Amino acid sequence: MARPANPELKPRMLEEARRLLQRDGWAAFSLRKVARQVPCAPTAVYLHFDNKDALVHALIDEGMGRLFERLSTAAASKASSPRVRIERMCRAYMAFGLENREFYEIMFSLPPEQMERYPSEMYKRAVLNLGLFQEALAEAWGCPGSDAKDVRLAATSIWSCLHGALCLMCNQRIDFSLPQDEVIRSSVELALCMVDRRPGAG
Amino acid sequence: MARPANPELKPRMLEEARRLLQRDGWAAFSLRKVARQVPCAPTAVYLHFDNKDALVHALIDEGMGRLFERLSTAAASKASSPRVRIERMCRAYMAFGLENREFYEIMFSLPPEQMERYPSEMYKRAVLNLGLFQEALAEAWGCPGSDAKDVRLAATSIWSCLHGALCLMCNQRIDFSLPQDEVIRSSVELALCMVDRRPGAG
Amino acid sequence: MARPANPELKPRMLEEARRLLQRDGWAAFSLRKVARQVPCAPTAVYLHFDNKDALVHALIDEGMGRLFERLSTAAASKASSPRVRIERMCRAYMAFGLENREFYEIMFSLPPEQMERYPSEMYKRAVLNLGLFQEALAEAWGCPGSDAKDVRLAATSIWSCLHGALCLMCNQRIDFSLPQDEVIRSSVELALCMVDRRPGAG
Amino acid sequence: MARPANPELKPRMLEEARRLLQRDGWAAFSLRKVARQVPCAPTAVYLHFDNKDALVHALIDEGMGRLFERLSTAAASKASSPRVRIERMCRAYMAFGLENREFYEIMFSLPPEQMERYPSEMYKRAVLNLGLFQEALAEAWGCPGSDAKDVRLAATSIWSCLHGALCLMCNQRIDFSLPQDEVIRSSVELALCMVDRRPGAG
DNA sequence: AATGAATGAGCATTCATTCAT
DNA sequence: GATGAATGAATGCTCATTCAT
Repeated sequence: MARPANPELKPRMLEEARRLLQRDGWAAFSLRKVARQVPCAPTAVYLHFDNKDALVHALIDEGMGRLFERLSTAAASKASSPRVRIERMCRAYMAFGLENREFYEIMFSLPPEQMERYPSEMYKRAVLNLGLFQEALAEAWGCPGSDAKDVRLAATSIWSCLHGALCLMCNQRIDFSLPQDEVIRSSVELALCMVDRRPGAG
Repeated sequence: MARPANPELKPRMLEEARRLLQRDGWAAFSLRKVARQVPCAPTAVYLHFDNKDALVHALIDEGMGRLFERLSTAAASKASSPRVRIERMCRAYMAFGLENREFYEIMFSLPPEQMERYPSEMYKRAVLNLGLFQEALAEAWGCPGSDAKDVRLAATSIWSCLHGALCLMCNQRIDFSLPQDEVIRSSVELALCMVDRRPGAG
Repeated sequence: MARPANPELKPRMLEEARRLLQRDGWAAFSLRKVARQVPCAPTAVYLHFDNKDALVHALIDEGMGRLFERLSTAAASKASSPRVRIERMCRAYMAFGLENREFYEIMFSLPPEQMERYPSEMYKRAVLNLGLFQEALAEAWGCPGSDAKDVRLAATSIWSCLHGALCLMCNQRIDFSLPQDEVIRSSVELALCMVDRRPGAG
Repeated sequence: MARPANPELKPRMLEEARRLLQRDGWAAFSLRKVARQVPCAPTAVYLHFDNKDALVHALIDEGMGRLFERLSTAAASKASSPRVRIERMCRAYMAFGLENREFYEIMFSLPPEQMERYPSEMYKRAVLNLGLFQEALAEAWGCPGSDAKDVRLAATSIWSCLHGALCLMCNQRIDFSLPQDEVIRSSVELALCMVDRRPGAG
């Protein structure tokens, strides 16, 4: 009676889960809605994922991969100064966040409780994104290693700066009289100040 | 009068609501959990708050008030340059966020649907906080009005920069090898770059 | 500390209860809504009525009284034949039902469960309404006593006929293409057939 | 297939729903009470019915089907005058109502809000019952079409007359000293007056 | 691999009622 | 006479998960 496994089911689940998250947000997200969209039985999800958390983690992992593509494309732009490349990365980061507002929130704002169970191999992949900033920053600063503490610290601050703007925009905390593209430009410019501040030069 | 109200009940509700919101996020927040923690009957909450929204809004409003105290104290430090005062405000903001994580996340990360119903008189109080940054910035820049667009834009970017760092710290997204106080210092320094960038000077 | 009793409270409660029942129907009826309309504390209702049932019973009793007024006015029209008076009573009954649709339902269609506790002295008053039909019918038939079984039976059938039409109209079970006044006329005419059928003449 | 469905569950739900609706009325009806009576988990109801409405609608539809069987059997009695057939239909109607009180009240006394959501295909089936009266009446009157307005009106009044008696009996509003079968006979006789009143002859 | 049935916990909110004042 | 606080039960409905097939 063995029915051949439908090879498209798992990707379909991820796809619909992302769509639902993006459309309705985390609070309205449920496995049953995913199954209804796929469509398949709600129980079928458990054949491919251990539970709701596992599905979400897979989704975040996928998102981190997509973000990595965007950032590495920006980082790879040949024949340009590190500063310009970092600027492109910043803009790519902001664009990613705004194109995937709700989903972006899940990637970076899910409560710690839910992330404690995030698998470590996925964590490693997630950290690659910050790594891209570190590498570019090390190059801009002429540092030998991108893993030096001050490089990591600066990259983290750049990230914070971008992330904060995204959060406030996504959560509609920014005065509507300020055009979105100016907010983006302003935050990216601020982030770039980090590039210009040589460590130890302060 | 009637049966004497348990004077501890209302503050207890606010307290537990804060705790739960911070720990599990808005999506997992429920009045029944609050009641279970207080502890009291689920219906007792409705004796002190009109509904779920009202409870959360009260929480946000309280947080905004506390933040305002901190920021205005920092802003009032006599005999110091505007830049120094802004730095103190930034540090006060970060300190507030870290000392009041429960408040902080609720204040600035609740989903927009939740905020649409936020009472306008509370909204006015909330906006005062950003206003403090705008005033100091206008003074630093020698601008006449603190409500000019570029001042508001710059204040927003400072806010974003600080907010992003707080979010990532609260959500435990920052590598544990980076000491918290260095992350704070780095982000505050980055935010202060905004003070040094005279408008129109770019 | 004795506050003088507010003498208007009890009638106010009945008044608002009737209004609410009439407006929103039995399913949406609650003591708290009554109290909110009065306005008074929800608990104040219990000072005037034993409980929800008692309030409703008082309300029904009041309704029965109003109906009695309408019917006895119609029954009293001088210098007309008993048949004409019965016709007027039928029309008055229908008018009362249609003017108080939701309330009429409560008077005559509350589930038996709720009526088991209906006080017997109220029951006696309620039966007076049917008695008016019996008297007129006995007169029309030239019977000596209005309490003869066949008179009671015929009055009950008249009542049934009117009541059935009212129920179907109130519950919107009648095809909308049939004008309400024609349905009324037709049912009243049918009810009057009972007047023309001498008992034992069949 | 999956875990074998308990084949008794769905009919049990309908059965208990019927019982509860008849006993306590629509206002007190709840899915949880049904589940408690079945007994099963409250959520199990949703495996068999979309929601509360759907359960009740299924009940009404079933009742309408049963009524149709009874009425069409009575209407089909060969070699008898239309009047006699109508009399049989009236008696069948009354018998149905008294034997199936649970169904009857649900079918014809549910509040309009409930019926607005009644599916149109079910509505068509429901209307067939009145249609049977119309057809017989048209034949008795020698009318060509059973859908003429006066035929529909008369059928409606017959229906009202029977319905009213049933309602009052079901809700125990009729004096216990009147034997049920006499009440029935009296109301049926009254209803039949409609047959004898040729339209336009009045 | 995939399903339908079933459950138990959970949700926001309303209600009738009681109690002490 | 009248009140505010408090409760326990209830509502329709959704959800994550399990189980047997």
